[in-house]
Amino acid sequence: MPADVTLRLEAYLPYRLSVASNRTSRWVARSYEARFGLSIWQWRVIAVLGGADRLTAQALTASTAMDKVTVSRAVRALIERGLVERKKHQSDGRSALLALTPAGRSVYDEVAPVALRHEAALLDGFRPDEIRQLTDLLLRLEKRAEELAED
Amino acid sequence: MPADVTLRLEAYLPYRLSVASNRTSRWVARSYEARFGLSIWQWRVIAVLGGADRLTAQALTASTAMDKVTVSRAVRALIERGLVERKKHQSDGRSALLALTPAGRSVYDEVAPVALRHEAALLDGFRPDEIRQLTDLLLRLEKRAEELAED
DNA sequence: GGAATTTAGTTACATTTGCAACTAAATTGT
DNA sequence: ACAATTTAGTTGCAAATGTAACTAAATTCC
Repeated sequence: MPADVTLRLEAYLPYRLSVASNRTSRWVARSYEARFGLSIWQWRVIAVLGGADRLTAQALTASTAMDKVTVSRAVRALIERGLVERKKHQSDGRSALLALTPAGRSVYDEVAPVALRHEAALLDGFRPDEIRQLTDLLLRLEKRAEELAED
Repeated sequence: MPADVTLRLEAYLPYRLSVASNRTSRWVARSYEARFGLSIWQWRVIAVLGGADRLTAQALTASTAMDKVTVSRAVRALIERGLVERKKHQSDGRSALLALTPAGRSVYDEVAPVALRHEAALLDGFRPDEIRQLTDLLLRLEKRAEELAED
């Protein structure tokens, strides 16, 4: 077997991705948990709701890449904490519109800058073009994995 | 708040990483599970043992980036399936040396090419320099996250 | 208009995970 | 040499997760 087609875990892309993702999320997650008592999923919901007035859970699953059960649980917890409110959807009785409460909004206003500082800290030492490149490559990879999964 | 320091989840790096990693591992994991009955962790252990004669569990945790509990469980399952064997370590009574059995070796010989084909399929459409760049950026990011986590 | 199907969201259950506590052996320090 | 600490690995238990089954509303299609 030629050397360059040998399997070496440390150079195996899905492995590298997984390690990179786990390390960064673990670090970031600890901080949200410690400072705000938010899980990663709760935080994602807040992040998306913070940038949009009112959304259905369906729209949330689409823009957070979480599945509907995960969204449902995160939303329930946030409602219990008074950070999110649910309003009946007038034209579709199955779904409801979700929005941040004033309390939720103020958590968002606090969390968002922290999140951005985290990102900046992670990317300290990366050039802007490298960051663009990384994001671009990741998006292409996601798209590719999505396509492949459809078989 | 200026537009370019606004939090947008879809451009948030830890999020992108998480989505990219989850999609690729999910795809890859399904295949290992379906074709070989191996979890991702079992597969990692096999991959590393396939490239090294005999290792301690400790060495496995280091080179798989899994924690020791995860390694312990994966190894146990592999031993139960007869793919890995444990030999007493002569000089250190706490640990044992792990190695693939002949059956384990033949699973490795089957799985490794499949893994490489998966990777190639994912990276179809990427130029070699892009792949190098991606790996490099991921490694730097991992290192950075590791440093940051140490506080 | 009404049965059949699809879609939104929740609940229930089994599996996985992650952390802490534990056992046992090795190492360190005196 | 022997108590105290560290290291290797396992086990137990609580919490997180994923899958499938479910309820209820909307849509499709005769």
